[in-house]
This record gives sequence, C-alpha cells and structure tokens, in this order.
Amino acid sequence: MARGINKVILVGNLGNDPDTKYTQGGMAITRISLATTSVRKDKDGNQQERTEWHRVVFFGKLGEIAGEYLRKGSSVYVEGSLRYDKYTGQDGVEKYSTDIIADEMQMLGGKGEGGGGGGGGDRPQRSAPAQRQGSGSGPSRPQPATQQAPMDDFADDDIPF
Amino acid sequence: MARGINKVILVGNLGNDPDTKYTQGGMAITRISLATTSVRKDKDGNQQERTEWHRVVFFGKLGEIAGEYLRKGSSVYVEGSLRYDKYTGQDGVEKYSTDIIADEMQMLGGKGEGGGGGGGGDRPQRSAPAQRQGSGSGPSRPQPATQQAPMDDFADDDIPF
Amino acid sequence: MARGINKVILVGNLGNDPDTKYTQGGMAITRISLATTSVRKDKDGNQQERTEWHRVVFFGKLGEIAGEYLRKGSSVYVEGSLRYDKYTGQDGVEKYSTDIIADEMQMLGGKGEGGGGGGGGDRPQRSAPAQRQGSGSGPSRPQPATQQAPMDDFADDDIPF
Amino acid sequence: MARGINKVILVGNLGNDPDTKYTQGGMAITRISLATTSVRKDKDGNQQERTEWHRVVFFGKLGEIAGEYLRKGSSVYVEGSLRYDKYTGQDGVEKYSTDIIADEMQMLGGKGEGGGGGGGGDRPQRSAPAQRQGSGSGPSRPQPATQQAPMDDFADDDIPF
DNA sequence: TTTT
DNA sequence: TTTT
Repeated sequence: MARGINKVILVGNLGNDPDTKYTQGGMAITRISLATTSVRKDKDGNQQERTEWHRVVFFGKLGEIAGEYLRKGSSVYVEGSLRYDKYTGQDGVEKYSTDIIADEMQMLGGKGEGGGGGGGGDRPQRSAPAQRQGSGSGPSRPQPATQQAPMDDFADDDIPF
Repeated sequence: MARGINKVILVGNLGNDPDTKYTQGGMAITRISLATTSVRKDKDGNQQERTEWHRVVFFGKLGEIAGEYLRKGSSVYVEGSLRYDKYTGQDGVEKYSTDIIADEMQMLGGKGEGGGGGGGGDRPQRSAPAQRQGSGSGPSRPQPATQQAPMDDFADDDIPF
Repeated sequence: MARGINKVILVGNLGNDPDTKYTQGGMAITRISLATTSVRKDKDGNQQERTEWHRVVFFGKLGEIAGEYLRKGSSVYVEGSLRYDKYTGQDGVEKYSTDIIADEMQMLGGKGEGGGGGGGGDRPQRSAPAQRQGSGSGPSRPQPATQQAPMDDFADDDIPF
Repeated sequence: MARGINKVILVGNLGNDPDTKYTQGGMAITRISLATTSVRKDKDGNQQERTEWHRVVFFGKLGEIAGEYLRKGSSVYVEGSLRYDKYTGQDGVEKYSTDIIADEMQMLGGKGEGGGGGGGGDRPQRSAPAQRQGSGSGPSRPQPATQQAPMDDFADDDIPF
C-alpha cells in the first residue's frame, strides 16, 4: 500500500520539442522541459521574475501521445509525482536528478502547437509511434534540462514506481 | 503576472526533527525531510517499495510553526511549489538541489507528534521561537535527504520567489 | 479525449460510518460524508468556523476498501472529481446534488480507525465484501450530508464518468 | 486553525461572460460557469461524454480581474475550495447550491479571449472596475448555472470562509 | 530553452 | 452555456 501522497501539478510551456526514446521492449519514454514562471516584488518594489524548468517524463501510451502532439512552445497541464534519482556521472561524480513522472497530461494550446495536432490525456484513437528507435539510435538532441542525467539504455523495467 | 502553475501536494512523514534557522532579519527558515512511499508490483509479482525523500522548506510564520510543532515521525500535509537551485559545493563542483517551498501546512497527527502540539496552517495564537540561533550554531543533524545542499548564511532576501 | 481538469483534493474526517451498497452486478458503491473546517477572523476579530460536509462516493474496488476500513471519525485523504446531478425527489420536486467521485483514497489514522485496519489506496490483498446487500436492506443511517439525494437502485452502469 | 483540506483544481471553458456585482462596500463578486468534459467508453464501446458545469465565484481583487479579462469561451485554470449553501427559494422550498470559491486564477488563452486582454492571477497593474453597481442595479443576466441560487444583496461580510 |  |  502506498504511504503518503506525492503529487505535482504543472501548467507550463515546453522549452524544446519532446525527446522520445523507446525501451527494448518498445515502451515509449518521452522527456520534456517545462517552464513555469513566478513573479514577486522585491524590497525595492521591482518585479522580479523567476523561471523553473521542470523535467517531466512520460511513459508508455502517455509517452507516445506527448511525443506526437507536444512541441516547443506548447502549453500543457501535467499531473504526476516527484522522483529523485542518484547516479554516477561519466566523470565518476555522484549526481542527483529530479523528475516529475507524469500520469496525466492535457494540451492547452498555445504557440508551438503542431500542425494537425489536438490530442489530450485520453485520446481514443492515436497512431502508433512512427518507428521504433533502438536505444542509442538516432541523433539524441542535447538535453536542455537543469539537471543532467543520462538516459540511454532502458530496460522495460525502467518505469515509474 | 505568473505564467504557469507550479504546485506540489505531499502527505508524508518526517525523517528527522525539523531544522530551523533564522535570517539576520529574524525570519525563520525551517527545513524538513519528508518521506512518501509508493508500491508497485514488479514483473515477478513481488511488491516493490520505493521511498522519495522530499526537501521541504518553510519560511517566515510557517517556518516558526513547522519548527515548533513538527517532529521526527510526524505526519503532515504540505502544499507548495518546486524550486530548483544550482550552487557550487565546497569541492568546487556545481551541484543541483530541488526544494519544495511550502505555502501551506497541516499536521495530521501520527507518531512523533510533540507534547502539547496541535498546530495547523492557520494557527492563530502561537508562541514566538524559543531563541534565535545564529547560522551555523548548534549541531546540524545529518539530513536523510536525497540531495545535499548547504544552507548556512541567509540574507533576508533568501525567500521563496 | 477529456477537455479540462476537474480535480478535488480533500483531507477530512467522516461524520458517520460509511454506507456501502452493491449494484446488481456486484460492484460496491460506498458513500461517506466528510468534514473539512476552515476558520477566518470576522471583522470583530472573532474566530469564525465553518464546516463543509462533502459527499464522497467510492466505486468498485475502492468502494470495498473504503467500506471496510473507514469508520466514523476516521481521517482520510481523498482525491476525485466533482459530479453534479439533477433528480426528481419523491415529492416531485427537482433537486440537485453534488458528489465527489473518488479515484484515490488514503487513510490517515485518527480517531475512529477500526480494529485491525490499515489499508490505503493501493492495498494489495483485501477480503471480498462480506455479503451482498440488496438495495434497501439494512438500517440506512441518516446522512449528515448537506444535500440529500436518493440512491437506491443501481444499474451496473451507474459508475463515475 | 483549519482542520482538513478542501481544494479544487479546475481547467475549463466559460459558458458565458462573467457576471460581476459589487457589495455595498465596493467588493467585487464575479461568478462564472465553467465547463469540464470527461469521456469514457460505455460497455458497448461507444464514447460517452459528460460535461460538468462548475459555479465558480471570485471575490475582491480576483473578482475584478476575472470580470475584466474572462469572457465566454475563455480557457482558465482555477484553484479554490468547495462551499455548500442552503437557502430558501422564492417558492419557499429549501434549496442547495455548490460553489467553488476561487483563490487563484490563471488565464490559459483559448477562444473567447477578450480584446487587449492578458491578465492572470497576479497581475500587477490593472484598472479599477469601470463603475460601481449598487446591488440590484442593472440588468442581471440570467444565470446559466446548474443550481440556481439567489445572489442579490451582499453585505461586505459575504466573503469566502 | 518556453511563454505573456 | 463552453471547448476540442
């Protein structure tokens, strides 16, 4: 049984096109970088902005939809949970990453929306991924994420807890 | 104006007593480490548990209340927003931290509840902090948190965005 | 595809024991009345309390768990969505009801917790409902709920949208 | 102190232009009717849609912003709490209403967005309400809301709990 | 890196 | 009554 609640709700814009990969078992894993901006007045009365860049991960069916319909600039609602990971970088140094594992998504329009797009968290008929990419195959765009974490070879087991 | 929604909702238990410090201006900053556990069945049908340790930060009035009433083991509801920071460690290496900046809190009872306690996000009359601790004063308990970030000297400006 | 987000998050206490019924198809439908209280200071500086009584409905597996483990006084976290219904009362007058259709639940302890209880939103092994109750069977406790709506005969189709 | 959590999160579209009134003390009270639609497959495999119409109320500053920037068709994020009211209709019959008392709002664009609009939950400089309407003054558009509740004369005290 |  |  679960103990506790771990819930994240985001509405923001993508800083880049989604990055979709597939596990050896064929499960889609799509990553996006999502901006939310807040404002406060500092003590001098000036407007101060601060943008957080959230690393959001979509698995499976949701990963396919996200990869197909979201684009740089898209506005999206995401619901999910926080996952903290620890890994050893190529430089041998321990690093930490924070991801939001999405379990619900809804497109909200906004600039960057692809051509025929539409989509949503519950889309009934959607096309299959255009093609399977083996891990490591294809040009892997640089990740703009705040916290870099490697994500190259997936087991099918690499799913959100 | 804010652009986007950045909201976190947690219900979990404290891994340690809260850690309260005060800015030079007297503002309380309380940190807790909050556990949430989820379960899934792996492909062999075994129950697999995974615990996330969230770093939650309370500022000002909420920081005083959290520091006074929460204890190791306490169960608490927290609402806040995600903040990602980047800093240079003492070893000169760039590091990243993720905090949940709380803006609402509610005690839920459970083990670890202090003596007369009570408290809540809106508690009307509460006592002032017992004493000011200069930064760095006192034994700083080891944090069970996933991601270590230093937090020693605060300006009064060091408040959530 | 869904259009929009309709989400409710509650933490509160049950005003009565749960009321579980079963559809002809054997699906459990459990209703609880959940209290949340807020406080504000009125203009005279007096504390003013106000309690909302939420009608929460659990279907299926969650309905069985809720009926088995929740009790009057139990503290519980509920996540769900709002559903507004319109029906004609026995007096021939049109009436309206508002329900929260739960899709997640988590017990938080507190007074009223049953004997061996435990439970949670994801409990793996739980016993089947002790017995089927035909609609109308058994003493139907008075509901403290704000808005009364009849709920006697269910089709198996009477499930949350 | 508050006991419990009572939180609603909505993303939807307005079915009509907002309805703004002012209390005698000059506080804005804006009401909107917000649609969220969900879909499920019935047992015959057909897509079944269901739309909920939420009555959302904005008070004070937020009421002014909502009244000024939202329009029929606008897409909006709303966060608030549930409030159930009971009143006696003009026919002498007791009735019930459910409102979401908003405490955060964010425009999401979409059709129906007014002219120069913009706005958001935190908008720094915004114009004052065009004019004060005494209660009862002006043609009060019919409310499209699901549950009708009278709302004519406000005391300044008529604010969310 | 987004967006308004 | 909205929207996709």
